[in-house]
Amino acid sequence: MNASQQLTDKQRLTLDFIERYIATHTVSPKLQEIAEGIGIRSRGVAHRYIQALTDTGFIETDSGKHRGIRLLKPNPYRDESTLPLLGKIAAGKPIEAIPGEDQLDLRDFFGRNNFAVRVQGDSMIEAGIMDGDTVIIEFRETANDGDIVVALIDETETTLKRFKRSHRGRYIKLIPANKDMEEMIYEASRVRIQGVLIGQLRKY
Amino acid sequence: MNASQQLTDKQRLTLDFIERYIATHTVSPKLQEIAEGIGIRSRGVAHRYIQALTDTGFIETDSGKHRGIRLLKPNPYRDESTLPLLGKIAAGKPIEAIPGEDQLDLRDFFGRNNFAVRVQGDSMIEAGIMDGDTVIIEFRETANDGDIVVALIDETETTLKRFKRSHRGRYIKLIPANKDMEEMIYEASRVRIQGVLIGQLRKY
DNA sequence: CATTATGTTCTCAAAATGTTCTCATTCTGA
DNA sequence: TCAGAATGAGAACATTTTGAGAACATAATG
Repeated sequence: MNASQQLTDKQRLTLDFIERYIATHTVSPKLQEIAEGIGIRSRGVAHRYIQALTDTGFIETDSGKHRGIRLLKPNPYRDESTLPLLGKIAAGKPIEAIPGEDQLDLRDFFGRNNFAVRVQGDSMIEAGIMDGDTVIIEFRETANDGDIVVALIDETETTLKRFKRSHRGRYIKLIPANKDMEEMIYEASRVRIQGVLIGQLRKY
Repeated sequence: MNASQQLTDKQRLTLDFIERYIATHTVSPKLQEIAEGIGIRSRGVAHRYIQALTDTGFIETDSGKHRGIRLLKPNPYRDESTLPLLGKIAAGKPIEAIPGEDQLDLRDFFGRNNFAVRVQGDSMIEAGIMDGDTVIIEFRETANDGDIVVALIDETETTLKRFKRSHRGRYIKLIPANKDMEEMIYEASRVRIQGVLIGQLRKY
């Protein structure tokens, strides 16, 4: 009734389903499909949710017409820091989420001690890190063997390499992931760890 | 009772939980969830804390309604959608930002028509997409030659490949980025585009 | 036009959630 | 030590939310 009302759980689920359906099919779903999509059997109940979403101004309908739902405003309940994480995307059917893990949470990338670095060069290409990628680094001064680190050499040059101690820790190896390049070895005192790789992203 | 009263430990815990929950879910938690969140079993006890927080003016509730809690006092606002984007990280010195682009904004990844898919297999490895990576897909039904797409073949099988039209659009090539695998060619009617790759991320 | 599918409205319940209580137990400061 | 505060469990009840399905009206279809 009241346009300022909050949506109930099922009403939000319904809105979410309709948005996804329209995104994948370009037309709106029918009541039967909505019912199945949100896990119930009754068209009447599905219609009740449509009515609620209409009353709250999220959608409007061509009354009586088949597939007559239109979205009116963006869904404010969509969590801006997570994305649906999908397993299979089959036709028509509601999208199949990965069991036990249906939301991807990107806040892992946004911790207070994290920063991003744009990667230059191909030295880590065999680790799947390509020129132009952005890597997420956690500020740290120590690393474990095998970590990929941002290392500062001789207080001047910064590089992204795999980290490994050598000679009981007196030396440090910085190992590229590119068979055309050679690993480098430095006295431990010349190398300073700036941070450790915790994530990577790429934008197309 | 008294609005100037200090909060007890559990009341503070409850308030923290509610703030975090709302930040994560956009809607308020129900009593059962609050109880579990602060480590107790009784909804009644959880409600007692809600009552105390209401009396002290931190929250208000839509009496009776499910998920009817609203925060009243401002909670520290954190912008979690950007990260500092750094060029060089030199010792001691304040970190050197990339000129003209000093914040990485991940909101591109969170559009309402985007979703995430966990990648299985090595078919796109030469494009830097490895087994276990997560790719961000924008819902779309059309693609341009060269796009990497999620394609549904024969309404059953879903795959991530590079898209290319062939024979004036009567056929569609799906091209892996792996020299050990061969490209596949289908009649256009057998292939349905589910979305186009717009980003990729990996967590270490 | 006849038939089927779909949208709409309705009633009857069941399940989930919020609210209020009582009864204990633990903690804290005078 | 003792009284009061804080905490926890859970029963009992009221209200909200959810679900099924019948009945009817209208739209879509051939």
